[in-house]
Formats: sequence, C-alpha cells, structure tokens
Amino acid sequence: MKATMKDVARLAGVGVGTVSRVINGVTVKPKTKEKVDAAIQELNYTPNEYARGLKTKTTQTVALILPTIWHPFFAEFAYYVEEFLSNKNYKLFLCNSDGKVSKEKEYIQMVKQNKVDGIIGITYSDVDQYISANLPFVSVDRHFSEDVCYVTADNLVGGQLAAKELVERGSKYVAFIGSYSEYPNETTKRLDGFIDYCLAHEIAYEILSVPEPYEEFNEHLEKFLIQYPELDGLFVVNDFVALGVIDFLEEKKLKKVGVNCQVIGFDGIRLGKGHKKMLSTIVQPIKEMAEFSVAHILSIIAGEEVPKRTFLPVCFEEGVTTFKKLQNND
Amino acid sequence: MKATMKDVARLAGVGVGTVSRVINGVTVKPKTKEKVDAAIQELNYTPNEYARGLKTKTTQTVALILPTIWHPFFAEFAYYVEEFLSNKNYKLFLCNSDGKVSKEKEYIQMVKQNKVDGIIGITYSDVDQYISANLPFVSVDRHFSEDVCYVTADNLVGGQLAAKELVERGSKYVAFIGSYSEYPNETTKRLDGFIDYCLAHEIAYEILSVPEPYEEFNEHLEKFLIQYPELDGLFVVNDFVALGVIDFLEEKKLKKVGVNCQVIGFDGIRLGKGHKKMLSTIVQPIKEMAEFSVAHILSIIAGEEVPKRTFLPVCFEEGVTTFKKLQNND
DNA sequence: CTGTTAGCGCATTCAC
DNA sequence: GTGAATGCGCTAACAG
Repeated sequence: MKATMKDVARLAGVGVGTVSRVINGVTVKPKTKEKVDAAIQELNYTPNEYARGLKTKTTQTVALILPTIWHPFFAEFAYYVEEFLSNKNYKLFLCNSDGKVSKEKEYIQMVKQNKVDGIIGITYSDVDQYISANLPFVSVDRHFSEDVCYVTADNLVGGQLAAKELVERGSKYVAFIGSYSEYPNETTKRLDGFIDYCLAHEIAYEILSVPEPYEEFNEHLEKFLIQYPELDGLFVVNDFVALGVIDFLEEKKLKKVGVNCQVIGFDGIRLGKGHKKMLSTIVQPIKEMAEFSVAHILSIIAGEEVPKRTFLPVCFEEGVTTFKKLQNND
Repeated sequence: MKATMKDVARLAGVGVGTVSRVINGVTVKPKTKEKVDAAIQELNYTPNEYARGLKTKTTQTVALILPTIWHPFFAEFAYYVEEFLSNKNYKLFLCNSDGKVSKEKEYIQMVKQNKVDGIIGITYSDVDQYISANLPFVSVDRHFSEDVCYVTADNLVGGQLAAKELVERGSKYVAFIGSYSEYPNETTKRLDGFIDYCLAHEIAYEILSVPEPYEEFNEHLEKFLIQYPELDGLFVVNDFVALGVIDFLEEKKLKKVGVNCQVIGFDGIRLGKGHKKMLSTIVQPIKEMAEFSVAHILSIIAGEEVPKRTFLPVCFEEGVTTFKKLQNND
C-alpha cells in the first residue's frame, strides 16, 4: 500500500540503515545514494513522521494559543508566527481558546502527549498553574508569576507616548478609555503609562475603565462623555474599540474627531491598509513580536537559554484622528 | 523521566495491555480499572500520541491551507474550522500559502507523511496535479478537474442577486469591478451571475476586470469611472476591494456613495461588526461553509461517501451603500 | 562505509 | 478478563 523504508531498502538492494542515512543526509557512498534515491523516486516514498517522531522525540511542531483568530491583531500575529516557523521547517497548530481555560489546558497538554515541541501563547485567563518554567512556553503580552519567557510590546511606554502625543498636539484635558480583564496582563500597563505622563506633566485626565466583557459599553461611554464634556483627547485601549468610539462620537454628534477632539488607538492593525481614513495609533511591532516569539520557543526547545523578558518598542503613527503637531519641543 | 505505559502497568501491578484497555475504554474489571486509574493519576501519565498514531495510523489532525490568515474572510473561516474540528477532538494545522504552490505542496505532502489525516484547502493556484480523488481533500471555493469534494457559496446566484438588488434599488447603469486570477476559481462566477441578470433583464452594464495582482488597480479604476461617468451601481468582487473603491470614489469626489451611486460588495466579513457605517454586501455563509468542510473531510477520512459538490446559499445584507428599496415587485 | 539489530510507546492479537 | 508477545516505521548504536 504505502511504501516504507523497508520497501525502499529492498528495491535498492541495501539495508534500511543506509536508506535512513541518505534521508538524513549522513555520509553515504555516492553510488549507493543514487540507487537509494532512485528507489525512493520509484516508490514515491515519504518518511512516516510519526515513526520518526517516536524515535527522535521531536515533532517539528509548535502550537499557537490565542483568544480568537478573528481579531485582526491576532490574525496578523499568527500570520507571522506561521511564516517564521515555516522557515525553520516547523508546523503550526492553531488554537482559538475563546478565553476558555479548558481549551488552553487541552493544548498545553499536547506537549506532554509529545504532539508538539512547544507553545506560544496569548492567554488572558488563569493558566498559571499549568505553566511552569520547565514547560517549553513563550508567553506573549502576559507576564506569568513563574519565570516563564515572555515577549511583549512596551505597553508602558506606549501609554506614555499616547498621552504625550495628545498633549503635544494640543489636547488640554485627556482621558483613557478601555476595559480591564479579570486576569492581569500587559495591556493594563497602557493605562499606567498614560497616567504616568499626565501626572508628570500635570495634565488633567479622566479614566473610563469598564470590566470585560463589554456589555453596555456604549452606555458607560455616553455617560462618561456627558459627565466630562470638556475632554479633547482620548486614548483608547485598542484600535478596535477606538473605531467603535469614533463611530459613537459621530453618531451622537458628541465630538468631531480630528476637529475638536483627538483619538489615539493602540495596536496598529492594518485594517485600513490602503484606506485613507486612518486612525492615529500606537503601533505594536507585530512582526518583530512574532519573530522573537518563534526564535525563543525554538531556542527553548533546543535547550538553550533565552532572555526571560523581551520588550519591543512601540511608535506613534499619525492618522487623521489627531491634530497636526504644532511645534517640536523635544 | 516521562512516564510510559509500562511504568503505569508496573505500578498498578498489571500488564500493559490492561492499561491500554482502560485508556481506550475497553471492558475491564472495575477493580483493576481503579488501580490503573490511580497509577495514571500518580504518575501524571499521558499517552504518547505519536506512538499511538504509529499503531493506529491516525493523527486526529487536519491541515487548513489558505492564501493568508490576514484576510478577514479567511480568518473567520479558519476560526470556525478550528471550532468544529475541536468539537470532534481534532487538531488543526494552519498553512498560509501566500499563493505559493511550493508551500501548498509541502502541506499536501503531510498526509503522505502520516502527519495529518486530511486537508481542507482554499487554493487559487495550480495544485491540480497533486490533488487526486484518493487524497483526503476538501476544496473550498474552487472546483478541481478531478472529482475532489468541494464546498462553496453559490457565487453564481450571488452575482445575480447583486445585480438584482442594484436594479431594484434604482440603478439604471451598473458595473462589475474586480479582478481575475490566473487560475480558475469559483469567484469568477460572481461576474457570470451578474452578467446573467443584466442580460436577462436588459440592463446596461460595464465590466472592469483587472488581472491579479492588483498593481495599479486604482489607475484602472479611475480610467474606467471616467470612461463611464453615468454608472450608478457598482458590484465589487469582494468587501475588501469594495471598501477601497468607496474610499477612492470619495477621495476623488467621483461619486457620492449611497446618494448618487450604489455599491455592493461580497463576503459579509464582520469587519464593521458594531460599526454603523456598513457596506451593503452579498453575505457568504462562512460558518456553514466551515461546518460542511469539516463534516466532509471527517467523513472522507472515515472512508464514507460524501457529496462531491456542496453549494451554500448567499443572501443580501443591506448597509448604507445602497438606496432603500422602492417597491417589492417579486 | 554499510548491514544488522534493538528498541521508541503503544494497540492488538493470542493463549491462559 | 488479563498478561505476554508481536510489530507499526524509523533511528542509532554496533559490528563488520
């Protein structure tokens, strides 16, 4: 039915060891290699990865756990992870956890099952207990209690930067709009940074922080905006929510974004790629985040040491939802 | 180091066969099952999937090949595929082909390598030669020459529907705007359906069909719109391109969409979920497409017969880029 | 350099 | 019911 190594060996008139050698590129006499290659060709032979994996205890496979591939930020991240992995001849398992611990746990199990060599995870729920330092795991955007490796954009600086840009572009009274999850994660640092800057520069600010999930978010938002009508600069926790806020402002005619109010998002998703109406935002280096995540997980799998913490720089990208910069007083 | 079946057997004081039986739910005396379960618990044992796969010749794994997970339509599709697969206890490999045959081929190889049980593929390039009826493959949005199973939205009806809606909502002179790929696929039927309707109802129409990739698309578009200034209804090949067209029209002030010109897209991606400014579009039943794709590939893997062709209905979703319907003369 | 052999961890015969 | 034995397809260690 399906050709095995033994078939190839028989046809080529050699031992199975030799076949294994030519496949794995070990030194073999050119003449015999030819014979083997010919036999492989003729039988259309492909090594059985499961048999190989059983011996070598390696799967050339990594799992990626994320909340949902629907979100453009995660999709873009997944794209790059797959690309970098593929370059290294690794395959990628995709897991949408939907924030459900059971599913995250299920995938984490896979390394014990010898089904994957390691895991890259964006998990916002409580999986601490399953993660330990000896599990090949790279966490993204989330700092675990134990010393597991993690890579993240510099959310603190991002928050500071957002405040700074709003202020330097003319806002006098700013606000952070976002949500907080039940479980701690790096994204809360966006708010921390925002506050840092306002405090240090004595800028008046307000905060709207709604608990997830976003039930009645717009109701909270409306009340907030009515309560503080003088706000002229908004930093929204991510681009997705920011777009929603902008629509809401326009619909309710509460503000004219880009005219009497600025809005800055966070993520830098390429939703509007090619579109002119761009959101001003703090851009996360998604590609680099994926690159480091992959590099680190592969290093861990190889048994090498990796830096526990990798912070990647963010930058401001100007769209049409902020004013032009007045002066450059750096 | 890592516990094996033998360790469990020894600790429980039974044979490995018995351990295997309790794991696979075969009849075992309750008393011995207890002992085994206890041993499994104590050793924190998990079966090695590769060893099992080597015996059973099954991997409980399916690969999904698509052009890029970046595109919201594919991301949404992937989300559902993973969900349905997960329900059946299957895992998902993700492959971004970027339209590169080499990568598609590489993943198709995986079934020969015993690394996946089957493949679901959205491939727009020329992989016909690698696909044959005896490969467990379900094609989405693409009809292969051989009798491989495929599922697709009814693009022909979708094209007709788009034309119908434009006309019934007041357009007198309509156009199809899109592109065509080097390789045939179901999406070209959108144009076919569009023409069908126009011909049958004697509606004047034009066609702009730019070859992929989209180099200089906007140049072609501008020339086209200037050449036919009387156009008042546009059917664009998909939502992504449609949004670009709308931006272009507004930027160049060629038309006022929703006022003196209608635009209908195709796909029904939930980009604008929660946003008010929605694109009118022909919605593909993404979830159902994923559901059938998964059901079929699992059936094929199980050796069952499946329908070769599955057409799923589309529907029109009203946004703000079309006029209100004047009358209902069905 | 190359053929032979011993497992990798598990499911599945067989006898008992 | 259950234990022992066999082999899935492959790699690696061992002789030759």
